[in-house]
Amino acid sequence: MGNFKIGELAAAAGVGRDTIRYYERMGLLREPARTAAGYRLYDATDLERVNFIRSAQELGFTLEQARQLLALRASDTAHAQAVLDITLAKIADAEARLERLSDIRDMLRMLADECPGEVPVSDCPILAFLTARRKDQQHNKKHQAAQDERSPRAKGVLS
Amino acid sequence: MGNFKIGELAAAAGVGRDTIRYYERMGLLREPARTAAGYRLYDATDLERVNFIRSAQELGFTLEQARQLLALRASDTAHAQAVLDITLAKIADAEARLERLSDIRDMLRMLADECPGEVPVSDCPILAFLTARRKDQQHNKKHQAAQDERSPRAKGVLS
DNA sequence: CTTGACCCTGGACCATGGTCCAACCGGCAT
DNA sequence: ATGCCGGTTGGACCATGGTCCAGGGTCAAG
Repeated sequence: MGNFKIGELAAAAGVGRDTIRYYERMGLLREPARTAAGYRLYDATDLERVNFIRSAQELGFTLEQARQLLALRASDTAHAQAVLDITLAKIADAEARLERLSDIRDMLRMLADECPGEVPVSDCPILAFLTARRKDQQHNKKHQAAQDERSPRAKGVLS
Repeated sequence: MGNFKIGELAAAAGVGRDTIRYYERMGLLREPARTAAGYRLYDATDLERVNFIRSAQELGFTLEQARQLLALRASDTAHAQAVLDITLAKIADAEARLERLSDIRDMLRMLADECPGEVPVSDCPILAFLTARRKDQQHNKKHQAAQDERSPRAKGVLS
């Protein structure tokens, strides 16, 4: 079983050395064996783990969720349902974001369509909109307040 | 012209006092007048500015972009085109995100649909996918490398 | 023997948009 | 005069996912 040093693992996985050490600190990678000189020694299973993490990230999972998925994978009692639950939550999250984002895009598009460009900024409907729009907000605020929507800000799916 | 203190401005705008001071540090609000005791004194135009900023944020603009929009609004030579340009860039950005995000959602949905839940994790197709998928990535990497897509990470539209 | 490439550690720093803190001062009611 | 609310400052801290640095040690080649 070919062991490799951190730089080799990093290169093989297409990440930086620091990223490997970071994953180790975050508990995503086990503490590796060491040479007499203290160099970390990895094997194919470590590479596979890093690849797994990167794949999970590309599907919008956070490192924390990747950690959970790895834990589930390592379990011999867990059901696939647990993985499915995480995935379904991620999908719901993605859908909520998609809706908010496409609402924003629609609004921006409407405003852009109305803006003739060749006028002084004082006639810009986009700025006019931004300047005037405070009733809806109060409205929205009430809604939010009513739901007591706390702000520990959006995590997950796509930066 | 009723002057108000920071807490009153904050309450009127629906933000925290610290947020007001933060906006001032970031150059979004002018340095306000002060009382003899050093208290900040605001007026209706400051409230309007904070409202403008919040509106811009709701449309996905960053604080930096809000700053630019405010500067344009204050200019008497600028064309509405400048505002339109920022808006169009934001739309393009939103559309790119929408596409990436809906691709992810589709992928997750496909995987979720294939996952029967009531099997041991070792038979979970989601984990299998994450475990196996390393050819495509190399492929994607090449694409990215070719475009020299640098990573000063995604800013703008929606957290 | 020296050079260069690699590795180690601990800690600082990046962006974003704030939030919270201590330690202090001002102003009003009781 | 005492409490209490509100204001002031500078700075630390939150999450996220790393990146970079200084100040060393290691190891193979020339």
